Amino acid sequence: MQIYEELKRRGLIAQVTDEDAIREMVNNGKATFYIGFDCTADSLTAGHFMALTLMKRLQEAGNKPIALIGGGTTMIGDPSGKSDMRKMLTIDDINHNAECFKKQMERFIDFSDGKALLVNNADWLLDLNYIELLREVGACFSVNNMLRAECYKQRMERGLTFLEFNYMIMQSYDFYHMFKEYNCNMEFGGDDQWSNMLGGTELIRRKLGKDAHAMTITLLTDSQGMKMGKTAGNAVWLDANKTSPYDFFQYWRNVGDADVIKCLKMLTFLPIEEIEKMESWEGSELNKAKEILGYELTKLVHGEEEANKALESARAVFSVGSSENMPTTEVSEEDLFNGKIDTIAILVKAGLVATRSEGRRAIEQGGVTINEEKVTDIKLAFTLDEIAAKDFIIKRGKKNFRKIVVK
RNA sequence: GGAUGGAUUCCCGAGUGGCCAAAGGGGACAGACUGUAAAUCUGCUGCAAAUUGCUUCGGUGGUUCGAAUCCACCUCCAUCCA
Repeated sequence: MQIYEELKRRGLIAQVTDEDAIREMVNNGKATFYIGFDCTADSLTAGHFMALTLMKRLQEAGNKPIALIGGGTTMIGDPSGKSDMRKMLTIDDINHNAECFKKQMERFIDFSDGKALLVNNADWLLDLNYIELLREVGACFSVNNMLRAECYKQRMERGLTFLEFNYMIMQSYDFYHMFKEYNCNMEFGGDDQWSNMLGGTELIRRKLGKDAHAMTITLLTDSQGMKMGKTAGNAVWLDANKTSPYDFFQYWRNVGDADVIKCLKMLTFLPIEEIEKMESWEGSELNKAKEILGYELTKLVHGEEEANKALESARAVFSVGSSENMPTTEVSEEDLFNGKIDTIAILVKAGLVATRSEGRRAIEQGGVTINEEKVTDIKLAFTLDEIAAKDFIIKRGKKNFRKIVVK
């Protein structure tokens, strides 16, 4: 099966400018394509991850990827599909984030021997001269069309600043620039980027009289239509310090029944045939598919060793097994109050709750257990010796737990 | 620049002098049921040394025994006019 067909079968393709031309290009390894990443945080997220896997798939099929870090565009902030303006980031933050992105990307994409490029649009956008830019590309954009763009719809009601309005022009300029400099003939991006991407192909056509292509990736949403890769507004990060491999594993382990197969198809590198077999699985059998999903993705992002650990500690808590690889929190003399540490303090220290009030509530509602025994007394406290005596596993809810050890 | 309407807790949104840590909904979290799923029901949702205390209703000052609520100034947003 050829790559384009595979992408389609996996449900990855949302919109394309010219299907025949694109199929021809990517199937024959003739595409030089780019995907842009705005560095709004210091780690990539699960959302970016899908774009990276797409890059990898296309690279393996002989196409040349260019990862574009948006050091320049991040200065503006993409309003597409967003209901509010982004917080402005400082140049230092942006540079720092760009560095972080770079490191993470290198783990997924092979940048050796010119097989892929990594560029930063700060290198050309930051030096643009306003009047020159307006004269060069400004005439190629129709404000009427821009205002009609789907991605601004929400903002037309709540307000759109001129700053953000220019984002489309910057992104289009990127494509134009890369088309000229790197023979980049295709742009990929999330489906919310469609309007911005068309801006680029249009600009290239007008300025250079050449055809460039754009293709969008289906946004990964759950069965409720919510964007996946987020929990309570927080992203699922690829950085192990921001989202531990175990939590990362658990996020995917816990997706809804209706979403497992889709995730397997879109995110993993398991053979599509194998995944399609799982589609016939029913009910609790799907639990297996979820475990596979969690394992595969953790392996891709954090490596096999971490994936094994995560899998094992999950099994340890939910069924039987060793507690060896559980996420652990250390307590020491400093945590003691009158010679003891109370349950609430342990919860807070372990990061299982954010505040003592939350911890108190958790206990009151019967949501806390220590070594499988429900905690009923809010004031229950331990000495260090009591904690050190045996395995000390504290759980909040069914899925959150830590092993506590004495330093 | 002018006129009008706004800014309330994670989000939406009620509240126009004390009964307000602030209705209702959504989301999140916890319990029951399950399969670490969904749906449903219940609880819960500012912080803490917790039958009490402290801090919150865009900001700063003021009036008052008492302010989310009244006054002044400021900041930001939307709509219309230019």
